[in-house]
Amino acid sequence: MSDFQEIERKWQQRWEDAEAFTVETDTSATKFYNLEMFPYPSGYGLHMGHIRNYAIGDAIARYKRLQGYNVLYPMGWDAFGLPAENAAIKHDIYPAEHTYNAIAQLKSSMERIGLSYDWSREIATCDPAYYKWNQWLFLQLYKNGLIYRDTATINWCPSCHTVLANEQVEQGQCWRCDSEIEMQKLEQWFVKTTAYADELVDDLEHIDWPERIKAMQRNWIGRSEGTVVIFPIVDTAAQLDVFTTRIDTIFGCTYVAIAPDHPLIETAQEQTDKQTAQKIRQFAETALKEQRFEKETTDKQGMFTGLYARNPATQEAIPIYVANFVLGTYGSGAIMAVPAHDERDFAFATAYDLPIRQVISQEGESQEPLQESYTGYGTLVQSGQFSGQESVTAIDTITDWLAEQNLAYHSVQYKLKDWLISRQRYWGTPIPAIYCDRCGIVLVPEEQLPVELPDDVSFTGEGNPLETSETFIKTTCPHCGQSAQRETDTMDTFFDSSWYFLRYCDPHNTQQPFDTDISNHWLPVDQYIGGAEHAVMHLLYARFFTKALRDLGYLSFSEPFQRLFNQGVVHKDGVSMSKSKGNVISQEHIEEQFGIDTGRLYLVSVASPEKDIEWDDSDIKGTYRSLKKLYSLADKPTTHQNDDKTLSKQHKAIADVTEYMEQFQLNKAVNTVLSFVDYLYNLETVPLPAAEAAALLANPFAPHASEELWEKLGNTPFASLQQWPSCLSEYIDPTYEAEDLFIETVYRDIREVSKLVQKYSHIKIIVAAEWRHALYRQIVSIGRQDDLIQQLMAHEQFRQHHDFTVKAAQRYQDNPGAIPTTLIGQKREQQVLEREKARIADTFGATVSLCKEEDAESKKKERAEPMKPAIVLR
RNA sequence: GCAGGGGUAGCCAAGUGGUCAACGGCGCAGGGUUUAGGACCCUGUCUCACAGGAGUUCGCCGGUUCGAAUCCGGUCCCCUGCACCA
Repeated sequence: MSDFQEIERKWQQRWEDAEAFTVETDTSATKFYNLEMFPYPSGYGLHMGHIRNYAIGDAIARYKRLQGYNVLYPMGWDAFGLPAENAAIKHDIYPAEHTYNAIAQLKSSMERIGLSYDWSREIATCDPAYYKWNQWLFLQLYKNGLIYRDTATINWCPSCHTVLANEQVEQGQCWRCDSEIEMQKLEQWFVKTTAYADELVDDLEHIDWPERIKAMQRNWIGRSEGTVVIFPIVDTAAQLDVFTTRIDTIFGCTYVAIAPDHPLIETAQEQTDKQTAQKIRQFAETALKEQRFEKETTDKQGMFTGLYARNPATQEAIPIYVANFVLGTYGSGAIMAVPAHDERDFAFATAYDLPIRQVISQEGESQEPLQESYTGYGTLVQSGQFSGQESVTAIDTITDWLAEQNLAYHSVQYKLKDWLISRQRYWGTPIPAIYCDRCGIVLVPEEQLPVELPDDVSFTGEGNPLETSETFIKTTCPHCGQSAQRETDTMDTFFDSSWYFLRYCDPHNTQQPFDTDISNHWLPVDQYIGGAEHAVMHLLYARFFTKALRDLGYLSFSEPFQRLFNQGVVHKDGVSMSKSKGNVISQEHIEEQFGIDTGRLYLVSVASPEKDIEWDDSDIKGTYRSLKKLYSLADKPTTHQNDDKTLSKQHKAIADVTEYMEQFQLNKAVNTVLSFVDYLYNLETVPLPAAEAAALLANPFAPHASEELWEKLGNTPFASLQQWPSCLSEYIDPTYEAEDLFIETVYRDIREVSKLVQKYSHIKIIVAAEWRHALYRQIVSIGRQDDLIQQLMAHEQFRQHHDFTVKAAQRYQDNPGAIPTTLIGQKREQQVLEREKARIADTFGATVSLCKEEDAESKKKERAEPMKPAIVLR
């Protein structure tokens, strides 16, 4: 055990004993809800990928806590799921036992990282006290029509022995085990996510999420606006509805195509001779299979149905084809084909010798015959009374024209399908339903909840284990009291995770899943952290739940996660770190070698948190050195007097770290802290206030070292519960009597300086030479130019040492509201200098003399020596 | 195809109009210290120059600007997600 490891254990124990991070709901405090996606307790130890994730979340929580926010930072377990059940089958251990063992292990690992969770709010979804409320919510959603039972063609995973939601099928394969999905027709439970399709798309505008995730959700929901056109079928009373986004091309529609499972195929078979009907049926069946089992038809094929439709715009009779690439699951399962203006239709028309009629032209006149399709917009040609119109506007005018004849209407289509939540497995929340021979499907009354998972089941690997439990299945109908059977399907575990963030706010409530007022106080989550793999699963379902619960009156907000962050993955040897790939660096290894703080620092500092990183054994040694310096600050001689340079370094570090934290640039924040530590480490004697500031600045990233240093410097624990160090104006004691305050920090903090000048007029403020031009720039930009500039210009040194650009000044003058972007250049050509000199003089009415710095002092030397005060304001 | 994100020195990686020859880390080189090995500390690390300094760089080509890694247009390449979506 390394020394560091010993120190770390000590502080972890002290935090726990003191319940340092327990938080109370306090509606008068400013809240911050910081949340990491709760993990599935797998039973494996943590590796660097996990630790990076937690280190990032903890850094944010600690930072906000130090800033005085009332921080809710809970942790719990997404404890239901297949692996536990598979372990039961394989190793003859009950899923509950397996899961609770894994939770104990994971929790202890987390504690050894020093994460500042409020463990009093811990939850596990496999706890009946939790899943009772899954069932309760199920009932509420059911009552309000948001859960229903339906027969549908669904995705079946033969390896997991269960159905899956669309979101859990990736390229035709199971998201967990990569088995090929089979299609089956079954009666199942669905959640009506489509009821909120519009809002789920629109509200993406209002949340601070990575563009990538938003794009994925938009794409998944797949909203598409267009027109449904009605094609009457020739010689029958039937009609064919077709959805299109390009109604402007309707005059060029020379055939229509329907999906292989379209109901019109039956009509077609009735209308024709036996042989043809047989052929059509065969074609449709083959095509349908192809659609279900293959990703994409390689070969676009079709067959004439014998039916004709009347193009409502041209009144022509056009053939109806059945085609293998038309999907029954989207739109109305039929397309209007415009070969001249759609690539696929063009190829199809060419292959089947169908007419190609140009109706849009870029030149404004017809160019037939076309060599290829043109899919853009342009001017309509050969389009009756609409010829000459721009196709973009024709989308509306043609829709209106057809709508007047009841042949079209505006329509919105979605790719999103309702969420199938039935699972034919044991280790999940039992769906609270009962099948009664007399009453049909009856839901379990609220007062009988929870429906608990039984123990008397056998895990054979065949079928749903719940079906083996006599005690579970046999029940009585709540309606008629006759014997009845329980539903043996359980809920998709994503149901559990769709509202867990609400439970944390009020985790021990036995009367309801959560208290409305308390949830409204804490939510939405201010910072949510997790992997991008949940983009269209958990993140979509949780948004749906929030909106649904809002409309049921339980919540008064619409989005659960205001800000979302996706951390990058940790790679080793080019692939992501994972147990199954055998390339993990374990938590234990890092703890023993360097202490966990080193690991945390390294993982947070090595790159921007959203980027993937490549683990490098030798990289971490650099971080280890830095951490040692931090620890060793406690052993250096200290002084109570802070010197000007250190003070200025300190303020700059505080300002920078704060800014970086706000921008979620944790890597830069860490690097700033470490270089400040490095600076202090190189001093003979360390000013106490500076060392204390360093201890606090390091707290979010290396909390153990922070506490240790803080205590050794003579303070009372805990550093973790102190006030974040403030910079400049707040920091300075109004009675501060030092002669000069040396300010380097003004670069980023000129606003602070102005405040300071106003507040403490007795303090002389000195600006370092290197920063003067930046100061000048910022002064101009905040509109305090008049007095400050005058003072600056009055100062001999200021005038002498700098060359000015004047564009900025001029722009500022032309447009006083604008922020000038410009100022000084050191290597200016002489004539430019002269021009600028004149401008400056003009603009500010000051005399400017420009000198090149001919003196021999090298740049290096200048940097090595403490900077000389250059300007005195007041 | 649609959508999102990238291309910076040997490697990783900061850097969104002037404090940029470009933070930091790794690697490499020299020195110190210690040493069984290692670990640690300092210095250097685009090119030329003893140095002051000079030259040439941020995928490629153009443009805007007094000034571009940074802004604009074009182009090449890479990654990620969705993909028969009418």
